[in-house]
Amino acid sequence: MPTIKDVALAAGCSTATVSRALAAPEKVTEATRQRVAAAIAQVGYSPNVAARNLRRSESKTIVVLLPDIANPFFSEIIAGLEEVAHRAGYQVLLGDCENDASRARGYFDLLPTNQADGIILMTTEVPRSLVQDRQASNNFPLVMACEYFDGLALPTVCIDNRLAAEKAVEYLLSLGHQRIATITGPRNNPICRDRILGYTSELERAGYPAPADWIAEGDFSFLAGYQQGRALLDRPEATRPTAVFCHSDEMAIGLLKAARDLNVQVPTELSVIGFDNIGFSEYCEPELTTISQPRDDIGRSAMRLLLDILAKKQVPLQQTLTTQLIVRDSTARCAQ
Amino acid sequence: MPTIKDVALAAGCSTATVSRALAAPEKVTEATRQRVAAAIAQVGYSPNVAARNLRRSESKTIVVLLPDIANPFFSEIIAGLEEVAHRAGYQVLLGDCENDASRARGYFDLLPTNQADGIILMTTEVPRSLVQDRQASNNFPLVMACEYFDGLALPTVCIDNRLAAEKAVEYLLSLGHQRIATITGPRNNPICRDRILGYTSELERAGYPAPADWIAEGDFSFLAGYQQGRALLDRPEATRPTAVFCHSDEMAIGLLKAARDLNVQVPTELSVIGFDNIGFSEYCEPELTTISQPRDDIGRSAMRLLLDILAKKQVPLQQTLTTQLIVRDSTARCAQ
DNA sequence: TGCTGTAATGTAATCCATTACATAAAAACA
DNA sequence: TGTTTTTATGTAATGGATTACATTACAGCA
Repeated sequence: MPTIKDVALAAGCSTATVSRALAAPEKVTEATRQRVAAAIAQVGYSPNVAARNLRRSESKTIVVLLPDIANPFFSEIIAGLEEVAHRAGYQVLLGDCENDASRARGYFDLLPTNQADGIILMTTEVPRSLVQDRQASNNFPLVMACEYFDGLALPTVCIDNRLAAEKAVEYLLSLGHQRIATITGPRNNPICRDRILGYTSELERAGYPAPADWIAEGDFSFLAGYQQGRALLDRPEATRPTAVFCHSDEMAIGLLKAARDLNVQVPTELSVIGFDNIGFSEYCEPELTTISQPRDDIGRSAMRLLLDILAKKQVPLQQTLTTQLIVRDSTARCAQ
Repeated sequence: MPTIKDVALAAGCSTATVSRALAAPEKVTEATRQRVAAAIAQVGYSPNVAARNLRRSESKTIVVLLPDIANPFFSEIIAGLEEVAHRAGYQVLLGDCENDASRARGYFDLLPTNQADGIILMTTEVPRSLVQDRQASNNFPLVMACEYFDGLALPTVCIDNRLAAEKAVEYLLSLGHQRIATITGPRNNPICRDRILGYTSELERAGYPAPADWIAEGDFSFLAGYQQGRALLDRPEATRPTAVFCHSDEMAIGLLKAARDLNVQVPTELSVIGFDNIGFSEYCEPELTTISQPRDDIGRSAMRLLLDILAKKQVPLQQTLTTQLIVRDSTARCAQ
């Protein structure tokens, strides 16, 4: 591989000039710039990134931490993240922490060692201590996306989860449902708490508060939806919920299966509403009514925010994107 | 950040000794090693990776190129890849090429510039020229997984696609089906050609060759399965296939939807068999019979193979893993 | 004790791009 | 034309770890 020295030789100038021609063209004569450009093409030079990183103490790498790469919900967010990052000359290092604290710590440790320039955090399943002290210094290069920590003021891109849950429940109420249950994500997760809050407040406002055991805790997976679905539906029809609001499409789809197993007709006997609008939600039976999040927008915004922080720009601390209710065939007017 | 100099100072030795204590402990007295270890802990040292990479001309990074991150089929493979890579001290850089040649080229260019040490290639949607000349030199750090190029002898980890297709068709034949169609992936894709070959040869062997238009080309997506499904099913029952073998679960699920739309009962009127055994296949209606690939095994094997190549070990050129037919509810004995 | 061979450690060059500082060249001005 | 500014370029130090080569310490043996 040719180095900057070879280019300098070919262009008849010093390495400093070559470097400047690349990094700060305005500091160099038009003529030299062209000579350098020609020399670069001639010798086939491309800069050694390790050397540059060493000298500049940066890595042009952004770590993206998520709980589970396999979850299709994140795919589109990642696409958005990468698009913005690549355009700005950054690479994206995907980190799956699998709820493993030591793993998360490992990724955070890339920051002080200049192996990564910033972090986008899409899970709260990391030790709070890792981010705890960062909120004060508002140029710590960390952005939260989709999720957030209670009481920590970190730059965040997410939706209004409470409002989204209210929308979902409001829609079910408008269809005449009064017995509305929910299958949630982990209850210690702030966004799930927000959704639960939206769910309960909307039901109370309407005068149909839900019994405590109609708030069933899941973990966003198919299986959780299925299991909690069976528990919710396996009782006499009169005491059964007529509608269920799920915190993920996967769980909603698990619930659909539970309903089939128990011979509960969707949507005639049971309305189901999911969350996320994953690709699959259009292909299940019946097609799933769901709350759509602007996934690629979340990704793009989060990365832009982080790059702005790295560029020492002044940034807004919170960015709230809007959700959309997508009505398909898993919801219908309440029969009773 | 403390550097190796600080450690040397604290341990009362030279930087060379510190470096050796870390990289080649056997070259150093037990006593010094302990002194160095203590010094490292004391000053809180961790090596500067950029400096190391620069000196060693390596990056401890493996690029994984795939056609589409969003495809759940790859998630588990990635998990396997990462597990092995991390254990060996390597990072994984995921590259989505989205059928974009220039993007793929960009990732390949990371190799000569020492930004990446090796590539795992899981798509043939890259310019053949990028790998063309590599086959001769059997220490070019590239491993193919799942896919391969016709006529290029590159280290490869994959399944026997022809055999898998034969298994699927054989199973359908054993259920009494004689009119068996297929929805394929891109026909210029070697693994799809293998599957088509398995499909046609097995049908011919049995004496029920399929008409040309029963080999419907798709692209692995839900939508393709749906559209080709409608085309296949939208004809009088007597001239319709009674079974369809799909090259992906997503397409099979798209097909299930087409069948519902056209009022074709699965499995009584139509048997459907998918490929890949994605998580979703257990939650659709009916649950999908499918061919399962050992996904995490593929990932792990591919990464091990690549690391062996990097370690200049002698490696086998081909590694073939076995598939499994998973019978669920989308297939049944032929009614006629 | 003195010599030889091996093991342990140190010195300094190296990887390559960047940039502070120095110098030379050109432009601006009197 | 001579002096001052400005602009362009060069020189050399720098970032931090690794490692070839040089040196020292020590064990083994006669």
